Amino acid sequence: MAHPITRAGDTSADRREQARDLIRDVLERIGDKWSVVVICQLSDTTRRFNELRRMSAPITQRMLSTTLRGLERDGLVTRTVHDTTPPRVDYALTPRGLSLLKVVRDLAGWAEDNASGILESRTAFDAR
Amino acid sequence: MAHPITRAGDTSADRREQARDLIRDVLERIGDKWSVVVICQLSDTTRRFNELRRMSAPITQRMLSTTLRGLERDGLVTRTVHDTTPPRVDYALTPRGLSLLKVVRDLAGWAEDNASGILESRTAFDAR
DNA sequence: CAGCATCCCTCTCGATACTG
DNA sequence: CAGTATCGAGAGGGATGCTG
Repeated sequence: MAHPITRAGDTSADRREQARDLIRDVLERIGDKWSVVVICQLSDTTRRFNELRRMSAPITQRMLSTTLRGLERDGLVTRTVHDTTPPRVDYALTPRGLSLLKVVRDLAGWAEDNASGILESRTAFDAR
Repeated sequence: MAHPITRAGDTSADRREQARDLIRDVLERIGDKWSVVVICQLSDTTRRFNELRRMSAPITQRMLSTTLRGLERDGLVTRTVHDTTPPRVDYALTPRGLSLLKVVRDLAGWAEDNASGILESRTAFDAR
């Protein structure tokens, strides 16, 4: 089945609304303050907690922890605990997280291409 | 110039941090509760205020107004006032808004493709 | 019709301190 | 090293009422 969340009996309006909620759901995941940052730091390799913390500065410990939980919950990153002293925990992107990274990079590309134009528009708008 | 926001003298770390802030900036625009919904409603044609309101239900008047202001400020939609009685205002996507729509559709596609998997991951995670 | 003004509440996020 | 616990400020957003 192509779109398992649609159900028989849905009107087309229902389906449009479901699609909207779906996009919003994903946007809430990557639209928070730190998720995309963390995903990008994991783009090429596995990283440890404090390594991510440094690379994602000025993220706080609490927010990195919270963000990683959320990403893990959605199956976007894996959390691997090595039972050593001192403790060591590795984080890495799952295949799903990697596929999201691609989309995020498109978004980043659009952002770069349009950043100066957007800033100009804002300045012009605020001048009125 | 390909990337006008980078400045001479930036370290590569500076540039990475700028790129991150840039993506976050865009995500704050489309990551709010209604922007993407409104953009999608304008995908094929010009629409009037209350038309958008009905199509984007259950958006409130206040939030539609706020959202449209934000999109207009960033040069993503145009606002055209027709001086008639009763008053009539048309909203439409700009070329920039249209280019964003393409990216948003990719995101929506990813969301659809991964929705069921994400929901499964969440259920499994929460079961622990 | 197309809004703006006001009130209020929730939820995110940051700061700080503490732990196995 | 890799977190958790608690507190508080602030922004986002909903409900309602009013206006040109």
